[in-house]
Amino acid sequence: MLRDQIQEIISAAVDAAKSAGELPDVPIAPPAIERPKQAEHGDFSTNIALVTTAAVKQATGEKANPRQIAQAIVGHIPVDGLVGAVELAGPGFINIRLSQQFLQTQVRAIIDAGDTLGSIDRGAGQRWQVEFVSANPTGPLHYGGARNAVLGDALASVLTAAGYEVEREFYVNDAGNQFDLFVQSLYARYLQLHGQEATIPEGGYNGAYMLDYARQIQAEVGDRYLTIPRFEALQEMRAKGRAIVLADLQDELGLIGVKFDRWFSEKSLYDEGLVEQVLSDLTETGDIGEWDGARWFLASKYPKNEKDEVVVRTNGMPTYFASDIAYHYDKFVRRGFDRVVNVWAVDHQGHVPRMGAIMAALGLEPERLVIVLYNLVKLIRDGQEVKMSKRSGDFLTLREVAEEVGADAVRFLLLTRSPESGVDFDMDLAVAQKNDNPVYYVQYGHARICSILEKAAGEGMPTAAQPQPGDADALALLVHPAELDLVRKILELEEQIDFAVEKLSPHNLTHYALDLARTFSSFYEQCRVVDGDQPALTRARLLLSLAARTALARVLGLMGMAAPESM
RNA sequence: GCGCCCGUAGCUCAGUGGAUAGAGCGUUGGCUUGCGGAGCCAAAAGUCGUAGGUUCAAAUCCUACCGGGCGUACCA
Repeated sequence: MLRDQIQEIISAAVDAAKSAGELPDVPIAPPAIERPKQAEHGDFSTNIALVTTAAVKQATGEKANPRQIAQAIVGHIPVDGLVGAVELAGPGFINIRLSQQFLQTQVRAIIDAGDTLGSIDRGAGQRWQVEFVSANPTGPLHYGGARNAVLGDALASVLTAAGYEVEREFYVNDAGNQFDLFVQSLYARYLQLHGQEATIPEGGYNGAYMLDYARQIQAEVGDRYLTIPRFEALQEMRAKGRAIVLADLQDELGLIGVKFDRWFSEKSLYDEGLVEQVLSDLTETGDIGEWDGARWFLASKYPKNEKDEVVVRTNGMPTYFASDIAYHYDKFVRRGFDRVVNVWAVDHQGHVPRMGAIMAALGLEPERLVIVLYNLVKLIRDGQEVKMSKRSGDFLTLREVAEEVGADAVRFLLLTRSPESGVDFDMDLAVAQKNDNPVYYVQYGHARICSILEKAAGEGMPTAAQPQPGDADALALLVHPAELDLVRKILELEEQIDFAVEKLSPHNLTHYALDLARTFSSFYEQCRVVDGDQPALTRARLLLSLAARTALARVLGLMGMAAPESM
C-alpha cells in the first residue's frame, strides 16, 4: 500500500537522522501514518516527532523539542518520485504531499487495475469463511435478515479484495424443533388444501406464504400424501419443504444480489454421525458429562463462561448447541479454514462466550473464530415500533422492502451504519425518500462518465482504455487541483479496503463511495473533458474519467450494487 | 442485579488519541444558453448524555452516574 511506502520512507529518515547523530539513539516505535482531515496538511502526516519526544524524555530524562526532532527527520526525507513536498507543522507534525508527477502516472495504473483496483495482499494465502444469514429455513427473510445479508456479503467481498480466499456459507437449520414445526405446519396447510380438517401446531407457522408452499407441494405430488401414513408423508415433506423454502430464500437473497457458495445442512451432521462422534470425543476429554438425566458441555471450565450447557436433553433430543459444536469442528478441523467469521444479530450475543469454550475444548486457537454482532433493525410505522413475528406471518419481508424501496437503496441504507448501531427503519419514509438515496448519486457519477466516454468515441477519439503513444505526455497536463484531487481520492481505495477488513465492517465504503462521487463531480464542474481545441488535454481527462469510472464501479461492486451505464 | 452495545447538527448517521468535529436528508440563498441539473456553490445549524480522571493532545482511553437497546432457556 501507498501508506506503507510512506511509512518506510519515514522510518528510513529516522534511522538516517540517528546515524547522523541528529537524533538520540533511543528505541522508537514504527511511525503511525495518518490521513490528515484537512487538505492543507498534505496527503499523509505523522506524529513520529511527538512520539519520539516522549521516548527521548523517558530514556534520557531530558526534555526534547518536538519541532527540532521533526526538523532532523524532515532533513532526511528525500523529495523525489513519490514525495512532492515535506512540511513541518504545528507542535511537530510532519506533513507529506504526494508529487504531481506521481499522481499523473497513477492514472494508467488505475485503469489497468480494473476490477482489482484497490486490492491488497493482506490476506494472501489465508482461507476464510464468512457464515451469514443462516436464518431458520421456515419462510421468507424478514427485514432484519437483510441487514445480515448485506453486511456479510460486503464483508466477504472486501476480504476477497484484501487477498483472502473467501467462502460464503449459509447454515441451514434443517434439524431440530423449528424445522419440525415448519414441516408440520406445511402438512396441515396441505391437508387444508384438500378440504381436510387440520390445525397448525402450537408454535407453528401461520403465514400466508405457507399456503403458497403447500400449493407447490400439491402441484408436485397431487393427493399422494393423503394416501400414505402421516409419518411417511411428513418424512417426504421434510425434503420437499426444505427444497421449496431454500429456493424461496435463494430467490429473495438474489433480489439484493447475495449468493452463497455453500448451503450447509445441519441435518447432514447427524446423518453422517459427526455430532455423535464429536460428543463422544469431548466426553473422553472430560468436556462433556452426564447428570440430571441430560448430557452437558462443561463450558464453565473455560474463561467468560459461568454455566454449563445442555447438549442432549433429558428426552434424548440433542440441542442446537450439540450440532453447533460438530459444525465448528467441521469448519476448522475438516475443512481447515484459517478463520471463520460468523455474522450474528446482537440478540445472539449470549452465545459468544460458549463459542469460545467450544474452540478451547476442540483445541483450536480462539482467535480463529470471530463473531461479528450487528444491532437489530426496528420497524417503525407512524412513529411506533412494529413487532414482527414470523410465526404469525405478520412481518415485513426482505422481498417487499427490496421491491418497494429498491435493492441498491436498501443495501446502501443498511450498509452506511456501523454494525453496532441500531437501525430504525421507517418503511413509509424509505419509500418517500427512495429517489434521494445517496447510492443514486454514486451511480449517477458512473453513468455520467459512461456518457462522456461515449460522446468522445462518437467524435472519433480513441477509447481511453486503449493505450496511445502520447499518453504519458498528455497525463503530464493534469495539473488542475480538481484533477489531482480526483487521483488522490481514487488512490485511497486500498486503505479503505484495508480499514474495512481491520474493523470487519465495510460501512466505511459507503462514505468513501459518496466522497469519491463528490470528488468526481467537482472535477466535472471545473474541468471540461471533451474539448476539440485541446486534444492532448482532452485525452488526459478522458483517461482520468475512465480511472474515476473504474473506481466507482469497483466500490459499487464491493458493496454489491450495480454500476449502471445510464439511468 | 449482572454482562455486552449505543448516546455527536432539526432527522438519520460517520468520525483510526492529533491540528478548525463531518456527510446524507431537511432548511435558507444563489447558479439557464458547454461533455447527463438525479448536478454545483454558499449559509444557518453542535454544552460530542453528565461529572471526574489519564495524556503534550480526548468525541475517541479509564471510572462513576443518567438515558435507551439487547442478553442473562434442557428455544434457535
